[in-house]
Amino acid sequence: MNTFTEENYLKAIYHLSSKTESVGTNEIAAALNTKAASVTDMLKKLAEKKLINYARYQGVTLTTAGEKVALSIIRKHRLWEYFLVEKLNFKWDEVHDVAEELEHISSKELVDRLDDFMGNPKYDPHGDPIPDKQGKFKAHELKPVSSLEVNKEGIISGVRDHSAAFLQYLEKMSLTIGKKIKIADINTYDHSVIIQAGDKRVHVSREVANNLLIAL
Amino acid sequence: MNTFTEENYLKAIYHLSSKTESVGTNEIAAALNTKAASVTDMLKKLAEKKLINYARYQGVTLTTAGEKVALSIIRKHRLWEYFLVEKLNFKWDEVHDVAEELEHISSKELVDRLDDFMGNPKYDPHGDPIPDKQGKFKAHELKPVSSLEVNKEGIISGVRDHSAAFLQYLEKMSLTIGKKIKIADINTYDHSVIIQAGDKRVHVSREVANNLLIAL
DNA sequence: GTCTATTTTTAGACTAATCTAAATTTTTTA
DNA sequence: TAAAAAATTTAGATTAGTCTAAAAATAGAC
Repeated sequence: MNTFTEENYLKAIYHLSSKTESVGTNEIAAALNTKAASVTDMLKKLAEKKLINYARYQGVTLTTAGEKVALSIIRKHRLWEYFLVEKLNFKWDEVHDVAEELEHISSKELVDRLDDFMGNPKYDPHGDPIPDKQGKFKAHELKPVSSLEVNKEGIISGVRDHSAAFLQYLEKMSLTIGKKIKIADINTYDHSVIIQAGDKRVHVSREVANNLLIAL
Repeated sequence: MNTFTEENYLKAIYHLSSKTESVGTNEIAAALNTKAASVTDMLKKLAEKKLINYARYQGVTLTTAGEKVALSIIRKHRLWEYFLVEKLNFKWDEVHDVAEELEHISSKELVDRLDDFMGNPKYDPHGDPIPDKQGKFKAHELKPVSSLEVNKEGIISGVRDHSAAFLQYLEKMSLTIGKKIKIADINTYDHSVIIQAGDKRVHVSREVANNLLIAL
């Protein structure tokens, strides 16, 4: 098995990999709130274990084995988040830190039973897809509100910013996962957007529009 | 907060304390599968943190603060065991190791919500009492089957041996928590006991009778 | 295409938890 | 109550993960 710390590195590399091809040492250090020197040490260890492809100064990618581990951590994280919100009535902005701990519980039996207990959910409370036992998942095609034209309709299905502050703001504005919305107007000067959500109209900044994801 | 390891030491000391007054270094080492020298080091650290009363060569007792920590770990352990059995359909002999990991999840909010979600159970799947938020609990008065006379009746309410092997044996014999039983006969030669459980008669050894606890 | 800035790695040190082996204290026993 | 046995502690090392500071490699600018 892998240590808690190794798992966090693999998860971080996985998340950073979706953006660029090969991931740099500094990038990982920033993501994990640690120093580049510490990252280099850990990369050597992970490479030794064949969990990453690593060559000095060249950045890293996950091996198939490493990706498998990362996906199993992400699966656990998202299933626990779902549990916390759906069964224990946590708010969607309160679950991240607890799930960061729970994701390292090793029992495979536990996570699979938890999955069944909740009816095998496909998406977590923030709209992120939950990998299945095999690590497979389908991310739905999402677009930021900021990329839509006036009169487009769609369903709020994800967020780009997972911070508690952003989630609380959305909650307050009733812009939550599953809500059907329509782009009522776009301010051409500051790119702010007026969203029609049910019978309410909400005016959000360009930044918010950028971080709110819609399924068309 | 305390480390994972510190918590395990406090829990072990708590469990060992119920037997004798002051707990010895070797006793703790045996319970935690470690060496006496390691225990001494940790005892110094815990004493520094005022979680135990410790004087060289004199053994240890928990301080009020230490006992509070130990009880919170035990509360979490037993609540998670209850969850695993009642909600995720684990068998009572399968939950210990998973609960050993889950008990170290730190969120107080999580454990209190879990407690409410399950309806604030008072006993775990092995009959052990679950401390409440304040660490209070009521252990019911239990006697081993081996201490009862012929014709005594009672309800199976706990076990002294928590090993998977013993629990599986009881399961097979249908001697599970909550079952009403009667002492049908006692073999005076080997002190084995014949137990009437519903319409079945089960013949158990002295050792089993010693580890099976009854509420009268 | 060299030089500077940035990124990354190495070197050496630190902390937490552990170990073995040796020394010390307590307990037992005779 | 003194010697032997048992329990406990100290000393010194080890491993995982981290750090700072310095060295090395790569990338970018001109």
